[in-house]
Amino acid sequence: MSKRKNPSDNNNLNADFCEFLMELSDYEKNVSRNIHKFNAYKKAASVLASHSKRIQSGEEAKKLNGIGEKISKKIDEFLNTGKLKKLDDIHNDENAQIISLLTRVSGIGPVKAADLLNMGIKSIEDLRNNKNKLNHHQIIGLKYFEDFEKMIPRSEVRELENVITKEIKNLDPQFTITICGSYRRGRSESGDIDAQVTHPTLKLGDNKNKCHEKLLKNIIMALKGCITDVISMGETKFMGVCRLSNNHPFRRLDIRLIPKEQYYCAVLYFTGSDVFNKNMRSHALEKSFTLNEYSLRPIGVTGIPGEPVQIESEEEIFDYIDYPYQKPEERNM
DNA sequence: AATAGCCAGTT
DNA sequence: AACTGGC
Repeated sequence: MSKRKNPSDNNNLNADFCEFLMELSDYEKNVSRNIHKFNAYKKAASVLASHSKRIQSGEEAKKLNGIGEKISKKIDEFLNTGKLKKLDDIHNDENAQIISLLTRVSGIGPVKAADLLNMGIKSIEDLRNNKNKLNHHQIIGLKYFEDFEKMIPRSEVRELENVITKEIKNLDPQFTITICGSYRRGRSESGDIDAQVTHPTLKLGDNKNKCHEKLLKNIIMALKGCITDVISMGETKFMGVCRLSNNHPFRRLDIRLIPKEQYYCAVLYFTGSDVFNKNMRSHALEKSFTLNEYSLRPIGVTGIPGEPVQIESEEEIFDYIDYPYQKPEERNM
């Protein structure tokens, strides 16, 4: 997933509240480094975004799950004054603004940003003059700072999908490739490209003989026409940069090699959305199953998960837990 | 009390 | 090997 904020829902009646809550959420993550406040603001924004009525008061908002006393008061302040003192203070805090800027570079998180600020680095230009203070990932993030903030039109993801699929199939037609993320959910634009790849011979136990250590490397080699940089490269996961043509921006590309028996759980998981996954996982629990990116396992009376259920398609996962099948386009929540 | 595991880099 | 930072 990318660093970019989720695009705001176009029929969100509470979009103005969501906007300030998301801004507070970013501040808590990047500047205060309080992950729990970050999650709390995000949850509040998300419940307001999916609320079908315009909220008229803090009191009304408080009835929603995830909105308590503090956020309720902020909604009242915003309704009464059109702004938030806390947010104004943040906007006037030069250091907070610098940290927020630096964390927009891929590879720079809250800790590194504070560290850089301590060393007197206050702008993207300062970063460009101090590349020696950055690791490989951060240098790539800086190099493509502007491009990585651009959304990718669906048509471009589709073209990249065609190129990637063609080159990998050319290596071996038995490969299966699925571009997941928001693209698979039918969105008109995406933040990055998230490809899952499997092969009939790619079995779980094979990790030992390391036969697929080379497999991912071969795939990356086959894609050298569009891959321009490697951020990281392990046995199962590639993170890097690709470009469709000289006329296109550079795009973030992740490729995962998944064993066959985990493929559909992985495709389901990486298609999201986050909220959909959470809902589906909790439904699975009600049906005494535990679901993650690797497997679906029944939970016995002892409470201990059993052996993974054998899965041959995404639909089967829904069937097993008696959850109505939802097409990827219906999972945008 | 609050999603989780992979990868890179450091100690 | 354990830990940190980022995704």
